[in-house]
Amino acid sequence: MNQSSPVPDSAGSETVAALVSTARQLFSKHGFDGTSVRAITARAGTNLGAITYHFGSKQALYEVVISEGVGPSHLRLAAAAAEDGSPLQRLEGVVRAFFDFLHENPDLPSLMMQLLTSARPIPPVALQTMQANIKLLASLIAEGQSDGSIRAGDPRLMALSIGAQPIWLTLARRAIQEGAKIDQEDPHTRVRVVDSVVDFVRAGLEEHLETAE
Amino acid sequence: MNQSSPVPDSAGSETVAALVSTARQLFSKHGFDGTSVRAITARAGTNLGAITYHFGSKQALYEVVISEGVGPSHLRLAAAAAEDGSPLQRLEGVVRAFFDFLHENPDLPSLMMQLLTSARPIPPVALQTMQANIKLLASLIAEGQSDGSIRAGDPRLMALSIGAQPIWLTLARRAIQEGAKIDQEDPHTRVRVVDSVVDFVRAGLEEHLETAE
DNA sequence: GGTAGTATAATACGAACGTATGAAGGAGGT
DNA sequence: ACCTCCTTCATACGTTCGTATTATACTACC
Repeated sequence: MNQSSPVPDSAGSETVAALVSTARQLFSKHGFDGTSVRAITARAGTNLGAITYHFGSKQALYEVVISEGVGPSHLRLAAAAAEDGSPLQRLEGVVRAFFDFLHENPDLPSLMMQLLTSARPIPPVALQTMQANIKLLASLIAEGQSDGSIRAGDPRLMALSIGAQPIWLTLARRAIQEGAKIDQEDPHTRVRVVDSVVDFVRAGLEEHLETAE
Repeated sequence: MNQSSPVPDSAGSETVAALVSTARQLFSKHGFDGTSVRAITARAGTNLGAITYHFGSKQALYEVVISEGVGPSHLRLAAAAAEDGSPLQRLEGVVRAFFDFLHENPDLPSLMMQLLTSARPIPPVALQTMQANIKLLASLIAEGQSDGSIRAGDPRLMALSIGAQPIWLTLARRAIQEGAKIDQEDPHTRVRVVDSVVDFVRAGLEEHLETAE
């Protein structure tokens, strides 16, 4: 009768890792409701009961997938922001780091979207990470504004404009590939896409001092 | 045994309209799998069998929701692009029209996202609309490039950078509101957000002729 | 070697799902 | 009045869902 949550299970057996990894893929592709416990356990090569045993419920597994997936992004962005260089250069680095991170974790954008669009409350860890990433961009922008290299404007809104681009381009990559024949699986194309976004961001932020009006 | 599809049902009874409208809301909030036929019919005030009768299946209703929702966006954007003005001015108009359209159809971004992220093939109508919208932006950009008002760069990629912003800001509005305290439900704030994006887009595209290097 | 404690396995259960079926209503034409 | 067609209704069917239950294997320690 009681679950007594067999174990919080952050330290991982092999089964636990397989379940989380498989669940991330399937949740990403088919959503929470579209993914059955049977599909996860079968694909992970475990017994049907494994999710209940290790996590307590499907919902609890979902939350583990979310926190393990979304959290690390901030570390990457913060590392890029801490490099040497002007604010604009560091912003460029953050954008590239964001692209790289999303490219290495292709299931993430879809998971994030499902969180954002679902009617359910957004898990605190996801919200905090997002908030931290916006704050990171905004503070770099503010720094550039105070030294005169970045044009005026609300730094948080500018940060949202910037963040939108890696997210959208990664998320919609399949449709973009089919609809606009831009295939980001091809490394060469990917570089072009990232460079284009970096150029756009740089141009969108830069202060242009008119020597004479 | 045979469905024989009772009727293609584009001309609408009241029941049909209620089903489509309710389905749009629920699919948007909870996804295809997260929305039951019983939930739709109950909320629409119809009988459980109404979806099967009028559409043939839940999947067929979903496709009607998609095509009726996604299609009209292009009309709005094309109308904005056809106004008088410089390419940059018309681009600004398109961005504003896109924001307006998404604001008037708040269920759409979520539906689009589900399409883009799901593993299932993207319905042709959605793909075509997206393609047409990118092409619209890209041709305005190309026009501005040839008259020297817009800086160099791949117009399609620049179009994606632009389109990303209204989509993302609308889609993530709940998270942005909770995480960044920017509430787009407030009309005044919404104007600030749209203006900020328009500024960013303008700055990101504009060619700055340096009189002296 | 027996005994705990932990992990896996097979199966069972009740609920909810999408859809099918057949009966009942209701308006229009003859 | 009657028949016809369209729509609504109540209910049934078979499937699949998440989770519970119980039994079996494996490991460590006395």
